[in-house]
Amino acid sequence: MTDTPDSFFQQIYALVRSVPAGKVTTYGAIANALHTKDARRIGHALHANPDSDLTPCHRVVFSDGRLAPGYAFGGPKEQLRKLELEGVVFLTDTQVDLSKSLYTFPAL
DNA sequence: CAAGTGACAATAA
DNA sequence: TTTATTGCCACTT
Repeated sequence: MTDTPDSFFQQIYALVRSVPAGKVTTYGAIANALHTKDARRIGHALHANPDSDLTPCHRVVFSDGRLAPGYAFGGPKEQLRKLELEGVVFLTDTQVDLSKSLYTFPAL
């Protein structure tokens, strides 16, 4: 089962879980918090995310506040609904208002 | 083992 | 301002 203790992924999950409801974070923010230059890793990590309930990947968006253009877990609509339900403000169907709902990590 | 692909971001034109 | 290209590094085949 190749249960590899990828601490990197765990850190990402921890950070995503640390994001309060009604707010969203960007891949760059997480990457920065982990002192890495590669934001793609975050995406891969979230894709490998076993529990969307444990790790609200829907709270993670692009640096522009945009969602994945169709690569989301169950479609951007599902993500939009969840985020909107949590109180996140949306500019368009696939873009969030980072000016109001962007969350940054404290120890950054 | 090597090459290709990829839930991104930053910079250049 | 928007679009295109490059860079980074892991995961997949």
